[in-house]
Amino acid sequence: MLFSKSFLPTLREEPKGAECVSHRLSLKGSLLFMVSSGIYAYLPFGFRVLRRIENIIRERMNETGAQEILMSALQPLEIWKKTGRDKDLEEVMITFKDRRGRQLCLGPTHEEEVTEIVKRYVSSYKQLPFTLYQIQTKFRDEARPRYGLVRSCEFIMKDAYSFDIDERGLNVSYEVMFNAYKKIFKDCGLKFVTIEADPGAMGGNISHEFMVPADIGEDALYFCKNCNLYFKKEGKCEECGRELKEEKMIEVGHVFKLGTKYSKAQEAYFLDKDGLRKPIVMGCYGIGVSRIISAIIEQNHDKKGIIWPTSVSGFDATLLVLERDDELLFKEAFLIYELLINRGFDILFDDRSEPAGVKFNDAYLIGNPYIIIVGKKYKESSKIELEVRRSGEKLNLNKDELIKFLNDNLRANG
RNA sequence: CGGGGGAUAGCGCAGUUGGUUUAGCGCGCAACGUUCGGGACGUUGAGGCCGUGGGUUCAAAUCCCACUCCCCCGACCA
Repeated sequence: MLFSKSFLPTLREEPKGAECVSHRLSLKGSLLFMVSSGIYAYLPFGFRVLRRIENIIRERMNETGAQEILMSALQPLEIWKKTGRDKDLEEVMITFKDRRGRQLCLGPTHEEEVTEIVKRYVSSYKQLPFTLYQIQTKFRDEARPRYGLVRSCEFIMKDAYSFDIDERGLNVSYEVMFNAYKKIFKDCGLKFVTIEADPGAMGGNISHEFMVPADIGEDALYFCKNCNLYFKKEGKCEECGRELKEEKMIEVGHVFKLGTKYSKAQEAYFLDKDGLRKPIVMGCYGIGVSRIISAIIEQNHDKKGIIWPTSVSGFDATLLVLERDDELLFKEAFLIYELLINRGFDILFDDRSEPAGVKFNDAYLIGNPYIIIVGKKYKESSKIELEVRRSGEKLNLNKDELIKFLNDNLRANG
């Protein structure tokens, strides 16, 4: 993509009211536009990153055999009354009446709706087990939105729901999801820890959280250096009795063994082998997709800007052409751009007529993993410079070497 | 939902004891010239209902009242 033709309006000055690194960089790097407090629009660059994260999730979900669906964001309040969660979630649920007086809400989550769907079609153990998932916008009237995408009123979530005949089946489904989650967060380039947690208003008796260590985290875990273990509560290490150190965490995923809370309340029953009527045993599995963007930036940045992991970056590389009146050099750079595009690389070509400093600073800010420089050195020796954003390492390569380098480094750890 | 701060050009800000204000500055934007591998420089120019509504006054960005929105600290957070 050509920078000059892109809607990539990076800011030169620090955005006002951005309280943490990820929020500041996502506004400055033009990933996001703040529509209102806690409400954001994704601009092209941010949307590219979002799509890549979504696709990582899709791929890993599909691998498990889970099937993608898309439920409605608008939900009748009626189904929430069946489980009593219209009261439990009253504070955060955005509700209103339509012209006929029908009570609706903007879905803050989808356990009730998915249960309504499944109970209509499932009547036999032969139809179980299966898992459904979706990637969708959720709405919550947050008391205090903050930190950009970390806590917003409208956000994108991946939610999956498993349906089994018994606890044993649920344990298997849960395990499968748990492992897929570990792969997903690893693929996204996140350092994370998992911990058993309180299911809270979700119900059920077992849940695990996936936590990303970050200074701005709204949750905290307590770490024992000696045993290399995390605990949910302050106090002494349960293994060795030593003092624990608090570490702030962002919750990016939460999986729950729901059991039969929803299936009983909403009457989602099936007949088992012996003809007995039993409630479907459910699990649910959430990932804060948009929140992952913030978490990645919190863990991957320096003074100059974002440093995207290769798996989620908006582009594979930013290509800079310097020496801006040299038309011949520009043509050479364009040929290199086309060469890379034809080899399947996603390149942002900074073809703007801007001073070198502007181009370098923008390239560092938006943080694509490689910066490819065509300038004076190319004229002198036909060598293309490649700078690794993360390490600052610089290489001088000819075209073939450049392609080999990108192949080796971008294709290997996808 | 409590406590505190704020809203002036696209962005970041100054100005506020009422009157030299025709409301400025920096960045960005447009034009020209000089620069040209590290957010360059000069000249010229465009761009404002001073958050909204009501008051007070000869006179309001400036004082008073109400409202809206934003930010911070706390409570809350499947």
